[in-house]
Amino acid sequence: MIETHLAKLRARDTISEEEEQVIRASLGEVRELRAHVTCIRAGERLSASTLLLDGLMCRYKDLPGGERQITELHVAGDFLDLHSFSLKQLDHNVMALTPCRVVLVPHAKLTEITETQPHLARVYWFLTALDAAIHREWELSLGRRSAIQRIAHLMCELRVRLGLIGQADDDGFSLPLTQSDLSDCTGLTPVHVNRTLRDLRERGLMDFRGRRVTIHDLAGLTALAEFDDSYLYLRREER
Amino acid sequence: MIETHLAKLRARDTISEEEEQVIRASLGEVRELRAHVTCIRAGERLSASTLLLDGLMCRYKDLPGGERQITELHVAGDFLDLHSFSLKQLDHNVMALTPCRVVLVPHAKLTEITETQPHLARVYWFLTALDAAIHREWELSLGRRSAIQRIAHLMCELRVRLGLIGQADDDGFSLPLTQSDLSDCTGLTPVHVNRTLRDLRERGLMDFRGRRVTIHDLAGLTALAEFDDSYLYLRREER
DNA sequence: CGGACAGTTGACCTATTTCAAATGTGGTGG
DNA sequence: CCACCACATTTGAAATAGGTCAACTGTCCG
Repeated sequence: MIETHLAKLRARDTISEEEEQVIRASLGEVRELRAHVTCIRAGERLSASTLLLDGLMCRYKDLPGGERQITELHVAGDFLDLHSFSLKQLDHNVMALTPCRVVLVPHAKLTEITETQPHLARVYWFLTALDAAIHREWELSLGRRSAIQRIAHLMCELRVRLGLIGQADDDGFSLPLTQSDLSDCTGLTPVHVNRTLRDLRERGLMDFRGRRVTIHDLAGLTALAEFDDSYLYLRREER
Repeated sequence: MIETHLAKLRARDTISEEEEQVIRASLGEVRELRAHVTCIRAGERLSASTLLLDGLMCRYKDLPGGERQITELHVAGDFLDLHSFSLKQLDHNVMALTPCRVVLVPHAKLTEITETQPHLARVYWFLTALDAAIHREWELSLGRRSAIQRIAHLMCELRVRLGLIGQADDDGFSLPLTQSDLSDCTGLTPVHVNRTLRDLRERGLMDFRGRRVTIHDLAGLTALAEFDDSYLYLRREER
């Protein structure tokens, strides 16, 4: 059930058998979510964090005028709101983009981990720091990259993150997002996303059609995006 | 020396006398930095985190073409890179914007805190989650707010954060930034920042001159920015 | 077969950028 | 104390990336 989660942790640090058992013991209720359901709302008091088992989800913030910004995408094995353990309530919403399966991890269990499993606590602290690193890279994209670079960069990021859990290879990956979702990730309009995707296709770099990203020229895409995966902290360290 | 830091923690949780002593005992070398010095570079291996005692600093990322995005501003009492404890190296640079004084906190001391002071560890974990919340709000600004809203929003944020440490009131605050720094925060060009500041002045909302922000109409500025401070988590909680 | 979306395209618009030049301003050395 | 230099700020004119509006075309369910 949590193999993708463990794979993600073990890509970054050593997780002992005992720690794996502690993680498994911390899992609570499993829930199924339908696509487009907002399952956590900003300001709600929370007593459990949510781990994504399957599907694609996102964090987003809306402005009073209705403009939406997705602040991060989540793939299987990601915690959607590990930070709700620290924050107790969120400053953003969390939504399923596709049908999803999640499992709850009660904050009480996480408190216990901080009391008795300091190394595992540091690994989970690391996960929240990794989230922040992704946010920073998105700030850079939103603030300083052109439309085509933003989209190319996002695709490069997703290829790596999905690759970690065996859901992407050099040819591409399944991405059940609409162009409008993509516009909310990149701070663009849906119309401009459409034109930019055509541009990427015409340049022979990649194709996003039928909920699938097909990469035709990974090197070219990476170069256009100026993508450097170091912000994803893929090296193993003692945390 | 670390009064601003303690004030910031105590605005969000209860810190016992003992914990305060643990924090004080974790402090290492104090350093003075001149303005415009980059003191931490992306990719460097780090063995201590840095706490800002005095001055204004920032985290920033550069693109190969030279475009810069500042991803967060830091005021006295902020950790500049508490996350380097988890990450071991950073994905961004850290620079002094004014002359600054900082103190190092060795990662070994932080490890010790996670082993022996679980509550304090949770408080520090919270600080990194708060950083991420600020990053998310900046993503929203960069992706979806207009130039004038971005600047107004940033000023509202700074007023609250500086207010927490007694360096701002309703009339304004000292802000020793250039318009060019401001453009790197907001993803705009310096020229447009200049015009937008004039616009804010002409609307009677605020004035940024001579390294000082003077707020003429806080309610109007807040409304224009659609500023809501909940992402700064100012309420006290048991973490 | 129809209805609700998702994607596509064209024409036009505008917020912001770009480029260039002029005008402060604060610090330094003579 | 002044001259000068390096920056920071300000302004104008022209250019453009991306937005807006509106219509048309899939496409997938029910």
